[in-house]
Amino acid sequence: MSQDESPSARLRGRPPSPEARNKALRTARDILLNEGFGRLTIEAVAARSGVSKPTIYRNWANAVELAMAALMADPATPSGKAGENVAGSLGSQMRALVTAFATTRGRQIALALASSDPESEMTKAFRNRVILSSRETGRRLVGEAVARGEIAAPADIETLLDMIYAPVFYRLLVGHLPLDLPFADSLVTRALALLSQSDGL
Amino acid sequence: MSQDESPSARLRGRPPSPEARNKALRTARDILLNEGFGRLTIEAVAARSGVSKPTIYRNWANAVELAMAALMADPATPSGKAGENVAGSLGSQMRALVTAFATTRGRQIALALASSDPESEMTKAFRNRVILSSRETGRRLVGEAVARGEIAAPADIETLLDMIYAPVFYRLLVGHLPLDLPFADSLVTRALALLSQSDGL
Amino acid sequence: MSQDESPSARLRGRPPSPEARNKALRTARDILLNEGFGRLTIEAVAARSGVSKPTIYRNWANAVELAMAALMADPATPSGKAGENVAGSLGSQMRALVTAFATTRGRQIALALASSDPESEMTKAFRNRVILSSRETGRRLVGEAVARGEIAAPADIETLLDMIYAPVFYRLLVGHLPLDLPFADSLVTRALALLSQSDGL
Amino acid sequence: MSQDESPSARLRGRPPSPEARNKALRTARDILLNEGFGRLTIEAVAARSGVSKPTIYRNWANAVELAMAALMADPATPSGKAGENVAGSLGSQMRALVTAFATTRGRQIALALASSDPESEMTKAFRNRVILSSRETGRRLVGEAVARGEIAAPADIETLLDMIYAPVFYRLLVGHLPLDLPFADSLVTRALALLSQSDGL
DNA sequence: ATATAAACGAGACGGTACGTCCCGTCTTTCG
DNA sequence: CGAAAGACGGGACGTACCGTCTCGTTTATAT
Repeated sequence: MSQDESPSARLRGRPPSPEARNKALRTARDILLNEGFGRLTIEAVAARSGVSKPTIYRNWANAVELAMAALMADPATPSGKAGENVAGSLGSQMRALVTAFATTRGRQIALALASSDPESEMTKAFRNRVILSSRETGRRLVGEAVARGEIAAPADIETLLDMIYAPVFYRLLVGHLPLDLPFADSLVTRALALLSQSDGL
Repeated sequence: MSQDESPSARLRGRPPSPEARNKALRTARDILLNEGFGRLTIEAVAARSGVSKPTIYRNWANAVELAMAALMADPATPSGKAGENVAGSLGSQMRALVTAFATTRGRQIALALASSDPESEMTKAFRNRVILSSRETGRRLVGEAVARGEIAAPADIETLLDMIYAPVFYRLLVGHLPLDLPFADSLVTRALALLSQSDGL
Repeated sequence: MSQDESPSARLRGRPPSPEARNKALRTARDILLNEGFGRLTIEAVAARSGVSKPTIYRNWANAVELAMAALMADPATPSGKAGENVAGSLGSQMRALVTAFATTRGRQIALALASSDPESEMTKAFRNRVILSSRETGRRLVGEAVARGEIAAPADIETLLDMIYAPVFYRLLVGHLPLDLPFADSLVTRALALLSQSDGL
Repeated sequence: MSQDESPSARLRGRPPSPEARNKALRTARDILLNEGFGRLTIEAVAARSGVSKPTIYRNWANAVELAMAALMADPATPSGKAGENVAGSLGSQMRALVTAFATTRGRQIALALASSDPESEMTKAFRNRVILSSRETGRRLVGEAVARGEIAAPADIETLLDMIYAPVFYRLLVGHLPLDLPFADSLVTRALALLSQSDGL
């Protein structure tokens, strides 16, 4: 039933070339970081990478999806190491997160998300892998702390996670105040206050 | 300097017509709400409004600024009435805010902000009037509560305000979870917990 | 030269399939007659016929040659039956010719010729088999009449043949006047006048 | 009523620039004569002329129409001077015509006609001004000879004109025999034979 | 009244990029 | 080992908007 799907999926014809894909992605990434989201055009990627426009369109539906793919391929999202307690692990994650976002790349990520078709599969993958991954890490860290008996299980974990991770995104995009390490620390302090308080509720 | 500047600055020639301005703004608003941010082009606004392209460019530098102007002209941002206590006033503001943002217009606002040149004067005005106005209202509500002796003055008010208002924007833009009234209530509950706790710290 | 060439000529490997050739030709013919010369692309023929592009390219150098091959394979050029006198045989040939050309296919023939590389072997074959075949038939009919003593041998037979057959092609391509049976008759009348006059000259 | 149409046809807006039109036409003509019809692309004309693609498309619907316009603008079609008798005037016209067509430009004209949409206004203008103009001149020359009493009025003038002018076009396009001065002379001889014979009929 | 001048609509301009089509070639697997 | 399948680089297509620039017209203040 299920095991004959993958192995015998013998593809006829010339297989897609990973080389072309990768050249396009690398070029897109370079443009994104050096010139910004508004300059990332299919035309430019084709011209600089040597990959033809039709081939690019065979792989991604438009420039936004290519941008998201390039940002996803970029190994730069902090994954959050397990620490001995919530304060430590959350703190180090948040500091890494703020550092990662307070760059050109951070703003490009936000722009890509904002410009994307919210229903597209690529957008959903991007959201999960890039925007929400640190939020999920946060959920894991809290879960571990609960398991260790360090804190009680919070009642409305989703709202809590939003309150912790949304401000990073907010400062990045709105730009009313700096996205720096003092802010990260202040955020973690407040997050811990919420967590220690959210017992039975 | 000289006396003919401000008072008698009687301009020669035909004065700018507020009619043209308003027609363009109304058309922009309609396109924004019915077809989305991506379809708001100067060309389309000129064609539908009967206002010529040069006239539009005389008033706004580009399509994004026109969009922001149209969204600012729209009388839909909740201003937050003064209540008898923080819980009540914050609650009613947040419910109004969530209601206002959970619409097509909300998403267009986010898109406009994300696509804008962050240094432009129009962008700054838009930020202050549309994105940050509820945050400022929140600052006022907290200040009043402190004045009433209801709560202690929080140490890191900026981080607190971000934690309260960023999640609305975050859910709107990221779309991972619904932006609804239960969320508004949950958010207010947690905000109050933070406020009641943020004494001297 | 060596004995293994012609007689045993056992070709190694899979032999070229006449099926593929014929499917491509039939599909090309259909496109030519139903959608016109401009829509006859290798891509389209490959897609509809099930014959792959490389196979088509193995048989014909480009779309124009495929078109000419398809038009040549079409059994529709009138061959001109021998009559008892020039008037009769020429008349019936010209009526058949006009009828054959006054169709979609006639126009496609002219387009194919005009678009072709005039030096290509395929073009030369096409010219001889499709465009000039009736002219050659005309030459034979005149020769037979001379042999019968019906008319004298004309001095400048080539110019004469052009004057008789060129107008059909001319009306087809230029389209200034209809290509119909009255025209065929008028043409034959004038041709006979020329022939009866072209004695010693 | 009628006299206020043309003069007061006050055009609003920026007037089309004849400069742009002419630059495009000149460039198209150059490509046509030096590189052939197949290399005349809008892209190439835009690149070489400095006129933008949209402007080219505002003036001509596609490359074929641009080609026809360029060929029409070219002052190279022989107009046929009035001679003292039909033999002379027809002879000099035909010699000029053959000379004019036996060039690169001649073949480009034929190609342009063959590739064009036969219903387009541009195609009709092209036909009348370029392909049929010598035929119309021939009609005039014959008419003048009749008026002078030199020959009788032929019965089927349309067929006659086709027989005289079609062979030039035919040899040009089919290429089976050379398009040279001996051919021109031979053609005129036969034409005169037809004309002198076509009395009452 | 009559200049004078600014803002207006209309619309063409040079540009950039779009997304698509088709070309002719190349690479892989199947019969 | 030829045929089918199908991805590839390349080039041109025709379109959409951009932001700028004449034009001729309209509407106001300043003479």
